[in-house]
Amino acid sequence: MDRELLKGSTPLLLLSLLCEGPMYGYQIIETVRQRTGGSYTLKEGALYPALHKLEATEFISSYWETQENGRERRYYSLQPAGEAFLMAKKKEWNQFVDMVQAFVGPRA
Amino acid sequence: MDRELLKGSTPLLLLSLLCEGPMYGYQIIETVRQRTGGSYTLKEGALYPALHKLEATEFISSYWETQENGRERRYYSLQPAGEAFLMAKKKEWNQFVDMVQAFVGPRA
DNA sequence: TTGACGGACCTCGTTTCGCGAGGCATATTG
DNA sequence: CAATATGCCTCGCGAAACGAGGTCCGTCAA
Repeated sequence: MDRELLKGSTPLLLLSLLCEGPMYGYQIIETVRQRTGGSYTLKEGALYPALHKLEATEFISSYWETQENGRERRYYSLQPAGEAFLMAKKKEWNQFVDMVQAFVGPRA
Repeated sequence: MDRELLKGSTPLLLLSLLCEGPMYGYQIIETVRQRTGGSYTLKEGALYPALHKLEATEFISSYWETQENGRERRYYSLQPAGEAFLMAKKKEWNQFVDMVQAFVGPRA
């Protein structure tokens, strides 16, 4: 997958995932990798900064949870403001796809 | 249109346009603006560097043409290598859209 | 018991890209 | 004559992803 195309899609992806329920970082990476059949591995250097930014703007919130074995995980969950933002992002995404499609032509 | 989403889509757009025939910079900008109903104005600071890069890699080539009024235009045209590259890019684009769609969900 | 592996979090420097703002030059039009 | 449109370009900036690094801890095999 071309790295350049990915730019800007990360927040949309994260928000969409968290819309299904709270998740923690490592889990997000694994989920993305599995759902794409391994063709896209979200990098930590992209994930964590994006997550933190989303939290700073209060689109998501986080909480630590201790597992039975004593280890900790940081879960992120979608906030109401984030849900609204996700809607807007989705609309933007569709417009973007339409736009490019208008030049590239419809899918073969 | 979110500037971040656009990142990486420019070469695909340019190659697709040039696939229809040779064009010059200003014309490309106008064409994009018109075809998107004004919602996307390709900026010069994005266009020219992208064009030059595409030329440096020999995916496109350029030639100057003098108009009747004496003014010059620099036309860019798709090269065979560029055509092949465009095919690959299109495929990549479709995969990318599928990938995001898999998380965002199908279009409403 | 020790060491390797995997889970889990993170940061930092580099690269790449689009943007905004500027520059330059020559028609055309009011 | 001046403003606008045409037409090319570059440069500094900000934002984002990448790659590589770091840390800590549990588990499991040697």
